[in-house]
Amino acid sequence: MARTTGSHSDITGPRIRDVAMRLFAQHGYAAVSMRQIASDVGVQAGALYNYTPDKQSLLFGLMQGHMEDLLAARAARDVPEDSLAQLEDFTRFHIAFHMERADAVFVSYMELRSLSDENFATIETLRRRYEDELEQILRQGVCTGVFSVPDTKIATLALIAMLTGVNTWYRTGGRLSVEEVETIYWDMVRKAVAP
Amino acid sequence: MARTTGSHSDITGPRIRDVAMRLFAQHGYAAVSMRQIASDVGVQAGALYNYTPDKQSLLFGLMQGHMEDLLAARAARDVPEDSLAQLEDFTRFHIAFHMERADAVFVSYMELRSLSDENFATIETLRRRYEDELEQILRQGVCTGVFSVPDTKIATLALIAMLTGVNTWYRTGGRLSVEEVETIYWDMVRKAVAP
DNA sequence: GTTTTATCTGAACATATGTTCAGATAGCAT
DNA sequence: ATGCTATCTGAACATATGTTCAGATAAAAC
Repeated sequence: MARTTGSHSDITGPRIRDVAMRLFAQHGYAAVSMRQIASDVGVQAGALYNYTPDKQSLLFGLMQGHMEDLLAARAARDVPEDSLAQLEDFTRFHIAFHMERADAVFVSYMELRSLSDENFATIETLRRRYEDELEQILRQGVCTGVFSVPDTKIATLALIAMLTGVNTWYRTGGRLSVEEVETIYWDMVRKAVAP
Repeated sequence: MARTTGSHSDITGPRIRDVAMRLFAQHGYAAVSMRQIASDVGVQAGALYNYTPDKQSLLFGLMQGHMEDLLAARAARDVPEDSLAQLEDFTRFHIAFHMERADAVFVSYMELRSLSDENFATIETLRRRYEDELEQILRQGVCTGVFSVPDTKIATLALIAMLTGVNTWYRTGGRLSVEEVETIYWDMVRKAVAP
């Protein structure tokens, strides 16, 4: 039965996810034990199994949640008319969304190999769906002559790799604001696909 | 004493490195046991310790070797005169070098967090040295007006992220040759830094 | 106040881990 | 042939792992 009133346990689930995401990002899935997660949450290892059937499901749930958040946030935006504005919107969205979720991005990127075959397939489908949004933008722009790229599929992957690369160096509180980073990357993206 | 003649043990060292690199790339450092490595090499776990003092040194040796190979291969090229040719040379070199070393690139990128603090610092220094080569090219090009980027440091990291991203999708035997991939990326790089 | 229910503890289980080391093995020089 | 040396085996050690579960705890429902 679902809890209807506030109690300390109502926050244990989210807390486990937060702690696990941070630890997985920091040390990697295989290097983090259930006891470490439990210890950081402030609980014994056995208690974790009230919230996840096993360690693998914990990782999968984190990655699936992240990808669904990404797709939902993307879908919530209304798309501009012309291709150029669409690409700018995608660029700024991608950077802003990923910058404030460094841990989730890192985990979703690095721990694909730690997923079971079935879970991997599920995550890959979600990732593909996101990539397709960018490729659609590029394809349409190429059609109308606004963009020119040698290969839309490769350009898609190249741009996403470049944009996600922000996470390797950006640290909150650095010399650049999110908007400044967005603008810097948009400048390069715009030119990279220019005719 | 160093071996002077051929014997089966002369190839055990390299074999361990090959196997370890492949397994680390496939499953991650923490997820691979010394017994798995030994088993793939065709030897008992204890025998590995004739070639490495411990697991951490094995990983570090692989990463250090890769970074030194990279810097050596880079240094062996003679640099063209003008900035544009230098950037093209760097782009093609980076792609070609990284494409034929997928496992080493993957490990050197993903397992930084598995290194001890001291080993991490060493690898980071080597990586920085490589990045600086690209940044020098960009800086000089910006000076002479051949390139225009918002920030040479960020542009460096953005381009390297984009180029290294090739490894996430390229598979030998695919529809594109190395030269074709080089050209596709060079087209985007050239435009991304164009004035 | 009593029952019910969700949650947590603490110990246990079977297995896996990195590493060590005495002794076996086999190629080398003499 | 004999001694030497590098290498490998196989067992052992101490510890860590994911997971389970009977029983404690405490809040909610009646």
